[in-house]
Amino acid sequence: MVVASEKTLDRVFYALSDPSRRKMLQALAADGYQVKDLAKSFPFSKAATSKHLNVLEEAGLIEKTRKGREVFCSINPSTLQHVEEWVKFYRQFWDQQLDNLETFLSENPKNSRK
Amino acid sequence: MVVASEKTLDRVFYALSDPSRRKMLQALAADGYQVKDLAKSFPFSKAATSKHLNVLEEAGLIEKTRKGREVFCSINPSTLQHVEEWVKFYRQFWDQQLDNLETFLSENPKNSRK
DNA sequence: TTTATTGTCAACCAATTGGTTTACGATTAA
DNA sequence: TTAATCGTAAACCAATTGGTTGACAATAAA
Repeated sequence: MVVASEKTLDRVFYALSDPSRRKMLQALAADGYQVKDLAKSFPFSKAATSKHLNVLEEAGLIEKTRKGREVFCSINPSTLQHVEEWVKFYRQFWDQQLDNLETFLSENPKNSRK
Repeated sequence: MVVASEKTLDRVFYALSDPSRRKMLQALAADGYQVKDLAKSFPFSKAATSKHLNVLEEAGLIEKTRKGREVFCSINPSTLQHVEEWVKFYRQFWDQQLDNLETFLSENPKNSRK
């Protein structure tokens, strides 16, 4: 498993915790990929849009390329893959812990408490 | 796919964006499962620990059970499964988009731009 | 050349976050 | 009964967040 650093996890989870930023990611996958296009689609200013895109960029979720005065954004799916692996690992781990507990309890039905 | 609501995604991603809270989840899977045990393991006060656990609880990542004056915490893996599915869905979707783009470009090598 | 567009930066503001300390109710132990 | 423990609530504080507006540099269009 490719391990994402703690700082990366901090940034990625934080970036994903905002519904506007999640929508931006979805929009980027579809068509509009310039800052101006995104700014038109959201109910806040150009500057605010730019800030949100910075958060996504610092989390490694998107990449920006400047062409003249325009900035093109594109998704970077590999970062999301790190997150997927982190979540999957712990979800499975915790499922296993619960299974172990249940097995233990069913094998020790009269287990005295304390 | 079980769709998590936007609010749930907000809360879960936000809860996971803090390294202390992620460590708490890991600790809960292992052994200590009372607020007092967790409070001993972290470099901040009981009250702060309690607040962090509230964030995890509101995100649906843990559940609390009161027994007398003690509060027992346990992991709720199903919430993490919603997140796993969300991440997996978009990661695959974006991968696909990129594949389509590459295919298009390789099939239109002399594609004039604008 | 002049004008319009694109994006970012800086300064600002209100709301939220993450921590503290203190006090407290409820429960358990002496 | 009295004293200690467990967890939460309230009040507070500094730092961060998410938005605004206005100015600006760089570029593209007229």
